[in-house]
Amino acid sequence: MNISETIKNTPLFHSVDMETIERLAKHCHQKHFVKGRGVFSMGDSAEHFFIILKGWIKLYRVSKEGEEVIIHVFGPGESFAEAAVFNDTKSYPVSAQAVEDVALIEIPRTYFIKKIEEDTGFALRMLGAISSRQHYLVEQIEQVSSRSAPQRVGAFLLRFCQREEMDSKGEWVVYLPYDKSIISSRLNIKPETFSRALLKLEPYGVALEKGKIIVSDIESLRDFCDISSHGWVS
Amino acid sequence: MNISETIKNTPLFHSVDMETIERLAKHCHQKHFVKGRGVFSMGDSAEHFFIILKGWIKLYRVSKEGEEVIIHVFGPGESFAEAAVFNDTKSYPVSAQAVEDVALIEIPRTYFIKKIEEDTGFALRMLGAISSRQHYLVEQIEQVSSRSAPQRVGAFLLRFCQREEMDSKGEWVVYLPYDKSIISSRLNIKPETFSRALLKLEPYGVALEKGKIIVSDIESLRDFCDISSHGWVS
DNA sequence: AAATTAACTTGATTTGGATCAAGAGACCTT
DNA sequence: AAGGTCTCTTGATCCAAATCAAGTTAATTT
Repeated sequence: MNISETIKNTPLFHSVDMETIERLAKHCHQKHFVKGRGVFSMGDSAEHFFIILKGWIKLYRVSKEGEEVIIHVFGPGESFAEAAVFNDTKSYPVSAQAVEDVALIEIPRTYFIKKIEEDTGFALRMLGAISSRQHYLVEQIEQVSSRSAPQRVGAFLLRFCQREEMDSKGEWVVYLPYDKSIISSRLNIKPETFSRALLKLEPYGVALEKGKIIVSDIESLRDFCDISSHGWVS
Repeated sequence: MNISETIKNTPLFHSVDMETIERLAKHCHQKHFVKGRGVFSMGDSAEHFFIILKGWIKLYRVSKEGEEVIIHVFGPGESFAEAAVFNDTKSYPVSAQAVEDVALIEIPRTYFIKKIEEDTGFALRMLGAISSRQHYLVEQIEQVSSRSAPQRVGAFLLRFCQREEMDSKGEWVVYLPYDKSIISSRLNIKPETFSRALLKLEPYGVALEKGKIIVSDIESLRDFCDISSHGWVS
């Protein structure tokens, strides 16, 4: 998939017309980071925000005690650090690091802001998209407290699973970071619980392979997780 | 406090200059709703969003089974339904009702959108504010899973407590709705747990009176709840 | 390729909050 | 003001996930 397509598929830009996106894409760069490399550090001037093409990124900060606290984990198709672009400080409040080899689209703040200033339609679309994103976030709040650990894991798999072309079995696959504790931290559960949750999902067609998870019966899983997208306000 | 002051104190408008706010305030109306009255219903055209001066509002929808599901609860100083204003559908996705006698500021969509279209600085400020709000939301996600029930209750009290002028004791007070289950639903805990949590907060200077809660040692409580405002990205 | 290290899995135990249940208090009606 | 209803409180029990702990597997190093 090309850069423009990927940008368009991001929730943030979904309602933006293709012509505008293609002009934006000309100002973006695709970048690769090997596993473990830092993308930005806390305090850095926030010159870009990002969309993940492939791989996983963790946002973290270092506590007073010197230990790393993972703030969030982002995967393929997700954007991050948009908010930093609008900050008064114009600097990143956390650090970002590649958890696996990563491909990113880097969107420059300057062009983005200029576009907002010039094109009020674009500005309104961004406001709409960011507002909608809040719905999604608050939905997550709901899920954390109202769904069981296996349901949360299932919902996560559904969010990131993609059609596997190779084996034509109609199977879906989720590529996970090597370190599963990264994922369990995104789901706010312990690694042990993550492990056990996967076992409980086996009856719904979830199978664990070395670097990936196979979801064979997506409907069954969706049913188990009781995915229902509530509408939302504020 | 007058309308302009209140608007300015809302996170959404905090970085907006007073002159702009005063012009905005001219287009706003203050409204009162008695306990139990509906503010808007799901599907209504979203002509306004709101800031709460006094009282509590619940957002809810009615499930297929016909029972009311509380989506969120908002209190004094909070704004709600801003997102509906940017929706493509331009209609409220949930219903809103006054839980106690309520005073609201009603901000009209039309003027708000016009302002965004005319004033790119204003648009950027709104984007910044809404992004920041996301930080707050995601912080809440964190709190739901990483803090104990008493800590969550404490954090809630700190969020809404205000200096009591009368008794000059330097005490702080939180006025709660009569129905405490409204509050426990905001905190994602059961009424029983809410009740027990308040008991556990007694050693930190929290006392329950009829329609209100007295917080006598705000520092101690803050310490117990381990309030630390993480910065945030995305 | 063996050694070493790190992470995952599986089992046992603990715990915080939910649930179930009964009693006490507050508000509203008459 | 007395009765009735609704909610809050307090107690007992239950359950899901956390924690503690040991054993297994997988990756990396030498």
